[in-house]
Amino acid sequence: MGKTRSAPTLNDVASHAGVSTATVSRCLNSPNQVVETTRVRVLQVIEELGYTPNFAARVMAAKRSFTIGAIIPTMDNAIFARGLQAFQNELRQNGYTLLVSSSDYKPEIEKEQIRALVARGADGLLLIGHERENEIYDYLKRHQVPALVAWSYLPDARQPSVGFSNRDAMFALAQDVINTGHRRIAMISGVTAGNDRAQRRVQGVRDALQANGICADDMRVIETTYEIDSGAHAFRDLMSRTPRPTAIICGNDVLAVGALREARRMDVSVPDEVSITGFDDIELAEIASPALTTVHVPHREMGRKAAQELIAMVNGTSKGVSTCIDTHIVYRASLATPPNGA
Amino acid sequence: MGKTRSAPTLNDVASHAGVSTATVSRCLNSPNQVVETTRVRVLQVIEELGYTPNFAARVMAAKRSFTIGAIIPTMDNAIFARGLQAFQNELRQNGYTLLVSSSDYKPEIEKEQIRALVARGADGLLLIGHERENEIYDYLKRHQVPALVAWSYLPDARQPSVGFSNRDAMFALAQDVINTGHRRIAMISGVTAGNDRAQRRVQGVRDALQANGICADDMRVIETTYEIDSGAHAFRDLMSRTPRPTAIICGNDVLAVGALREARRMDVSVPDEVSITGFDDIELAEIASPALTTVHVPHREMGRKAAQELIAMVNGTSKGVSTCIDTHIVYRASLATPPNGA
DNA sequence: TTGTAAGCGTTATCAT
DNA sequence: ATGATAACGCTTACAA
Repeated sequence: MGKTRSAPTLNDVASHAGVSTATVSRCLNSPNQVVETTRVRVLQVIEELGYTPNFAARVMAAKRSFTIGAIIPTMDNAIFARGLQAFQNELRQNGYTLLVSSSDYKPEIEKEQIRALVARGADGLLLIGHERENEIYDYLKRHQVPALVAWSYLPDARQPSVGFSNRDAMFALAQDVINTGHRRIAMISGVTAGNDRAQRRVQGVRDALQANGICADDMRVIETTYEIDSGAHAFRDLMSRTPRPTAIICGNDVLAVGALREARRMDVSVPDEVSITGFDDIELAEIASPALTTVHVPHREMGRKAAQELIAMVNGTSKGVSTCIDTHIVYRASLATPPNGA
Repeated sequence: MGKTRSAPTLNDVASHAGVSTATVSRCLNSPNQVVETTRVRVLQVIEELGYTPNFAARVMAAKRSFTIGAIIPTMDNAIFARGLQAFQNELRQNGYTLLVSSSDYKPEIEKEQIRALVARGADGLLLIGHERENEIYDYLKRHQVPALVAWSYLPDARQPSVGFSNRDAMFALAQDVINTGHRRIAMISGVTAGNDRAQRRVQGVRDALQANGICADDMRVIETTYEIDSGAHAFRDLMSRTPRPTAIICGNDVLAVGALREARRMDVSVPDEVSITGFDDIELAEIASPALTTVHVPHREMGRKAAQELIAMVNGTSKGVSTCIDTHIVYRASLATPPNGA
């Protein structure tokens, strides 16, 4: 008995309201083109039937989805969370929906996700960092999907970006570390392969050493994944050498917190025996003890501006303008003068 | 000159390969139904043209998208990150793509996101917690989109769930706090309105007090948003009363870490003057100092099992079976016996 | 094994 | 202001 009622379509609404499908469509998309009386009636039927448009059909017909996709390396820590939240808020206010997926820092997965999002009709994409196969950019171009890069600012890259100069930010931090008196500086970096942000952060440190007459080639750099455990492991490794570094600059706060944890376990005092710095200034940085000296990245501002620019690109209002966001250093307890005699 | 080359379609592939669109489609979806020689040729053309199927069209025709949607309350902290990552990994291995969106703990936004995901053809949905308008469940039923609830286990709820008993987990923790000697216990809870997990955690504490002959009505409970700052603020509030509580049970690790931070600022020693506990056991819990005694939730296991169950539901293999995941308590430095004379 | 053709639920172009 | 109707790109009976 009672036949299974399945999702109503535009057609159902049209017949119930005694109008054509075109009229119903107009009620939804350009309400002012339809006279009040019929509009009210149609809207009522829509309500009664609990109708919601089928996006697949809509996308196919309109070639527009009001959906933006973002592919981030990981959701596993807070690095991208805050910026993305701001990005989403701004999109929402402009009638766009954000769909996120994460690549686990793996280029092949990222490629797959990009295709998935484009195939699902994303009007535009937010990508993290510049470095990826040209094939991907060709694909996006062919499909005419604008893409904006964030978390990195490179003025003359192929894609427009809203971000900051990873190299300059790290240079400034390293300069401060040097000014504090450190000479034996080591670094725990994220994996640099395929990650221009990580590469440039290392470069920033190198350049600062060079600029201060310290031989950058001597600097020990350990590359590892952006995880607390990895940071911890790298710290132990670094501290088992002689002479020990007096300061360890970490590629981000997660690594730095891992280093801090290991220091506690090894009973190495921070910052008395060794200074540690981070990058990003996520909540972890303030919570850690000692709290981390780190580079503050205005994530929310970056997210908001990225959304605005990407929307403009999708609208055709902008061809893609790059914006550089300022970062600054936050001084906390983890950085201090090196131990005497170091 | 040179005409603008836009994305190739099935049709383009078909004509270049000298076959019908049906054959091309079969090459992609059921390769064994087409003879090797033609398959190779078709695949080659696909490669040459850089063809990728249009999902909107595919979804419309096949009524299947191999996409799963998840709506989580927030990406702003790591609470949902780990479980979601495991969820996504499992989905990927089974050929599904995960699309995530976040509701910022707002029911209206969540409703909107659910509709967005369903409209985009999601085959199934992962939802956090049970409590939401019935209208939403009706909507999902009407659209025949299976939904699984996670982060909460309620055997006789309308929706199947893969999660844990928030009430029992918190009961056990509260019992431990009491066993440690505490009697003046206060609580910092997340907002309970519309959040069954928060509600049940409070209930767990109440029940434990009752079970030990302590009047639960006297317990001070502050409800606030799940943010570090909120936890800090609530802590200050709680500690400004006389007599002060000797233990503060927090609704999750984020709140507890906020409390810890404020304790440091107020120069209140934890756990000497007051004990603090968390819930979730995210990385923050171990990093905090003192490290948090908290309820460990096996997020990865939950994510993995949720993915398996949801896939089964989408396949029609399962009508939705609920699973209860075991939690356990992790003892760290933030919980100790109450101060003498308390 | 392969081709033909009828949808799938919209939007958009023309008419009216 | 409204109605027909042709796309949109793909899947899938059904035929051959």
